[in-house]
Amino acid sequence: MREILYRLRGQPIQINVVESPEDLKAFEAFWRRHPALGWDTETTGLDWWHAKSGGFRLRLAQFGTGAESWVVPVEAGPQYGAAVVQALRGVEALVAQNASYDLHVVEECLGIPMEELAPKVWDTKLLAHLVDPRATREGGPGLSLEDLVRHYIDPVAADEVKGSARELAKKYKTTKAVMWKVVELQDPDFLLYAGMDPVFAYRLFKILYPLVPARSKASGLIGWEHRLAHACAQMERTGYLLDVEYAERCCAELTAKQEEAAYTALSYGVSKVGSTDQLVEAFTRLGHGSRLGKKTPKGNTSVDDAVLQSIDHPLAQAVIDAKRAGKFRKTWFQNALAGRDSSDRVHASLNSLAARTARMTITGSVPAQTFPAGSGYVRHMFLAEEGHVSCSIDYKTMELRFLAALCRDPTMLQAFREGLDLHQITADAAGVPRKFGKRANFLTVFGGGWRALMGDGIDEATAKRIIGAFGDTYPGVGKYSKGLSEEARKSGYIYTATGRRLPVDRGREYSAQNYAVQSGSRDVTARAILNLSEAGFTDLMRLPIHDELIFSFPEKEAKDLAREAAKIMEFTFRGVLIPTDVEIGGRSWGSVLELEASKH
DNA sequence: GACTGAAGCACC
DNA sequence: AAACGGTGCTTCAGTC
Repeated sequence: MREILYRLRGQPIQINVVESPEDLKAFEAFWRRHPALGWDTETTGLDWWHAKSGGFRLRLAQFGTGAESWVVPVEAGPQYGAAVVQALRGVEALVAQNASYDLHVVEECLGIPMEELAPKVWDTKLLAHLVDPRATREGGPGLSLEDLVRHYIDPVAADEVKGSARELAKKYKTTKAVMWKVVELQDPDFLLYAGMDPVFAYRLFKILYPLVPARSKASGLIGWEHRLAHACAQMERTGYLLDVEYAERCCAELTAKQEEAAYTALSYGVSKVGSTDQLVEAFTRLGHGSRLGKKTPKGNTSVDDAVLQSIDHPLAQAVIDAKRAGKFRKTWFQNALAGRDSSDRVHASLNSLAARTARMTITGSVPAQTFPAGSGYVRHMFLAEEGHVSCSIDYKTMELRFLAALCRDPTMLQAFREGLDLHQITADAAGVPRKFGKRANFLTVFGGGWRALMGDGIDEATAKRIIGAFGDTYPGVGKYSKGLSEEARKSGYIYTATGRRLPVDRGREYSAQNYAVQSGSRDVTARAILNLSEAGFTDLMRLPIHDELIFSFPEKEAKDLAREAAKIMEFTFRGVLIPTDVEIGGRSWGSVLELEASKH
């Protein structure tokens, strides 16, 4: 057994590295001494779905308290993996940073079902979000282990940990991504890096748990978010079946389109269609400089889609085409193809508790929240199971209904209760077309004013009139927003309906209303996922997209299952019904959209 | 090569 | 008085 010593803020941390089967006795004695342990794994990458095909391996498993940790070289032989399994099963509670990932790893590599460990796992990332959800760029602590260590434990240790990965990559003369695969199991720098992680997780738990707001604890948010994270991990595990042939065909089409457009652009002297500098130079040279008046937020000349659309020149169209084809190919089709497992399934990375408002995010090879919604072009590559059909169930105007429930404005409440057309009510009050009323309604959810309403047929006077009419028609909204902003100004926080504490920036108190609505709506979707999970829908759910859930249902039972799921999702919040809308398509997710489009 | 900021574009 | 909220990914250009 090897011992490595690290000093954390002057305190000695002992890292014990298991080197032979004899050392496992001491390891077992260690974990049996502690009811709760920090826990982490080191792997060859992040693609746990490649474990079965051998493309992904578990290398180390680490367990620790605040002062001592044990590193077990799982890769060195089956007896080590067995010892880790025994420890994972035997320990009463496990603390990990982003535990869902490690649960995937041990399920795939050691055969312990996620369901078995999830109930006793505590995730420091979830706790950190409940304490302060802000990213570092927003002036918050951040949510990564490195950021949390920097903010809550020790900035020196955070830098050393981050630096060690970089140093290791340098030492092995490779990139960071490759280093995890090739670093030697006995490498002392690697062992130090690995050994400290469970210590950090353990310490973070002790620090963060008391910092979770009392109201959040009283609402049961801690357990709730853990159960949700687990349900989302189950969706990750299921993955989404890919129509590889279709995706490859689209890739080829788009490549041809992109190359043709890029060639046209090159003939006008533009070698990089994404280079604003080159485009400004080219359009000035071609006599279209007068169209380049728009500025970016930083004051540079803007050459975005709107500007390009306004320029009547083949170069403008070529740039639009090349950029569009490139984005579709690279971001949607190629990413999905590159991320698929040996069964042609892609596994999204579902971050159940992510944004400042607690909204979920979907990252990785399936950034589904940003798939083009206008047509089924991209979504066609995702298939329901053999013999299944795709189904989408979404909430109808959830955010506006949630706002109505929160602010108690009588006109709004009545409109939703009686099924009246809220957008028309707003439009009539201002004497404008319905679409302007609709824009004003949604803008209000965002906390926008007349300035933001301008454009696309609305001039300044009309914008002011609509906002004025909105205020007169729904006085409860302004009153509610004002009260919430006041709370935010005084305390720096608001509390949502589920007892979640959200920080509100100084000088941006107007955003408090949006936070309350957006966050509350997220919790409605989250609640649906949990209830569906309990009702047996776990394997049928594919993805959550904010106010929508995507399913794969057996074709014969699709109607009944959809009806049942829609009923489970439906929610009445403070007397306001948030109803659901069911769309059943064919085999592909995209077909749901086509069906919807053909109805209108 | 890693990293970052800015811009642009895909969404709810 | 007015105040547009929340994301992820790619490319470009520059720095370290």
